[in-house]
Amino acid sequence: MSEESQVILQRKQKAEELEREGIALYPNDIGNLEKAGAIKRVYDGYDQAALEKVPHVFHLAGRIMSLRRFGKAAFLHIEDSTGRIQLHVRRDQIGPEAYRLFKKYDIGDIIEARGTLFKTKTGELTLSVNTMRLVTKSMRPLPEKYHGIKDKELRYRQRYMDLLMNPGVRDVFRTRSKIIQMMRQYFTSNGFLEVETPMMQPIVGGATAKPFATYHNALDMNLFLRIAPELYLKRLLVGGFDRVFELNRNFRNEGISTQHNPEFTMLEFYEAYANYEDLMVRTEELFAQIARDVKGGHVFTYQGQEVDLTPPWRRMTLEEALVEVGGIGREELHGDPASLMQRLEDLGAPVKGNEPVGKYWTKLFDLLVEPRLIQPTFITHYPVDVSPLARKNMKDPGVTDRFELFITGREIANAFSELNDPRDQKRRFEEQIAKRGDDEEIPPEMDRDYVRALEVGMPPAAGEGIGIDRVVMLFTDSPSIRDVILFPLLRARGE
RNA sequence: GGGCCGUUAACUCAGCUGGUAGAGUAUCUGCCUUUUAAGCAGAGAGUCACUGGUUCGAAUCCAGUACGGCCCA
Repeated sequence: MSEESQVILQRKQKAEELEREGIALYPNDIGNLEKAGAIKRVYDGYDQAALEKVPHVFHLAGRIMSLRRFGKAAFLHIEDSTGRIQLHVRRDQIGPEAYRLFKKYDIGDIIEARGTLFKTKTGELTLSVNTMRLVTKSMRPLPEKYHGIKDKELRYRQRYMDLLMNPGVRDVFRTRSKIIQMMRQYFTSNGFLEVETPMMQPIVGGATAKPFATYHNALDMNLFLRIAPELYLKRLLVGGFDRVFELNRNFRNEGISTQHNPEFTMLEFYEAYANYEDLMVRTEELFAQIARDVKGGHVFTYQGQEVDLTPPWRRMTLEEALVEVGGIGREELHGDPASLMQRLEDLGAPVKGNEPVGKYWTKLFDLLVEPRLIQPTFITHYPVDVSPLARKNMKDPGVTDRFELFITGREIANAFSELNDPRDQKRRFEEQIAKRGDDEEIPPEMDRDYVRALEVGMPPAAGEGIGIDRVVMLFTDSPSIRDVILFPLLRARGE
C-alpha cells in the first residue's frame, strides 16, 4: 500500500525516534576536520607502539560505508572525499548512553568522530572512537556493497549513487577536471585569451548540424542554441585579439550514441598569423603533455588497444588515406562519381545524387578509413565543398588547408587555416544556401555581419576545435561518452 | 529511424519445455569487544516494467507500449 519500501519506512521511523530524543539529524556546526587520506598517508607506516606515542585526538567526518556490529562493540568504515578509514566503537569507551544512540546509526549515515589511532590484529590503521555524533541521517539504503550499482540506467539517472558506490567513477571526473585545467593552462600560458561568446545565436553557423530552437519573449526573437562558437571567435580576431579560445558547451539536435550527447564540450582556439600546420604542432604538444600528466607517458591502452601519442604523428592527405587505407583506386576517386555512389550504396550508406563529390569522399572515409586510424593521425587536404570556412590551398584550389585528427578510430579535432577573403566566403555561403537539402527544417541563412567583419579584414589565422568529451574518454579509458558526462541526457521518466 | 538484447525484493542476480516467487547483500529480532564480502539462529520484504491476448492456469508463450543497453543509419 505504501510507495516506499519497508527499509525506507524503517529508516524514517528510526530518524524520528532519534529526533524525539533530541538528536539533531542534520546539524551544521562541525568545525575543522582532518581527512582520511592524509591520516593514512602519514600514519600507515607506524606500528602499534609508535601510534601509542601519538597523543593527538583526530577529528573526522564521513559516510558509513560498512558496519560490523559485535554486541558491545563495532567496526565500521567511513568514507570522506579522500578515502576510507576504519573506526572501532566500543561501549566501554564511548559510554552506554552514546552506544545506545549509535545502535540507531545506519550504513549511509554521515557521522563525525573523534579518537586516537591504533593498529588492528590484521594491521589496519583504525580510529578508536572516543566520541561520535550523527551529522546527516540517510533515509535510503545504499546499494549492495560488493557489486555496487551496475544497472546503467540507474547509474546515469542517479549519478550520485554511482559516484558514491562505484570505485573509479569519481576518478574519471577528477581526471576530466584535470584535463580541462591543463588545457586552460596551456592556452593561457601561450598568450591565448579565454572568452565567452553567445550560446544563443540568431543565425546558426560554424558547423553543419541541426540546432535546438528557442525564443526570446521580450525581443520577440527566434534564437538557436549554438552548434559552434566559430563565427564569433573569428570576429574577435578582426577586433584585434590575436589569440583567443573558448572552452564550453555546444548543442546539436541530433542522435544520441556512445559518441554523441546533445550537449557536449568543445574547445575552440584561434591564432592569428598561424596556419594549420602550426596547429598540428600545438595539438601534438598539448596531447603529449596531457598523456604525461594523466597517464605517466605517451604510450597507454584504450579499451585494450595500445595508443602511442609520441610526436610527431602520422600525416596523410584524405586522398592518400582513401587509397592506402581504404583501398580505393586513385582513378576511381577522380573518375565517374557514380562508382563512388555505388560503393556507398553497397556499404549501406546511400547518398542522394545532388551532393558534391567531396561528400562521397568523406563518407567513404568515415566508413572505410576512420575506424582503422587507431594511432594519432592527421588527415589533411579536405575538398573545398565540404569545408565552407577553410582557406583554399594555394597550389591546389580544389582542397583546403585543413586537417582532422583521429585517434582510436574516432575524430578528435578539426582545424584549418581560416578563410579570410570576404568575397570567397560570401560565395561559399551562397553555394551552401543554394545546395541546401529540402528536408532541412531550419534553412541556412547568410551571416551578413560575419561577411562584413571579414570585409573589415581578418588577419591570416588558423583555428581548431577539439571535442573534450572524446579526449576525456581517451584518457580515462571510457567506452561511452555517458561515462565522462556527469548527467547525460536521458528520456524523461514518469514517476 | 532500423536491428538485436534487457526490465523479477532497496541492490546484484537465479527462476529450463506454462503449474502460481527464490538466493546473496541490505533491513528487523536474538547472541557476540580485533572484524573487514565477520559469524551463528530466526523473521519480514515482490503491481515479476506496463497494457492486452492465448490458456483451466502466464514471471515464463504472443502482440503492443514505456524505459534502457549494444550495433547500424
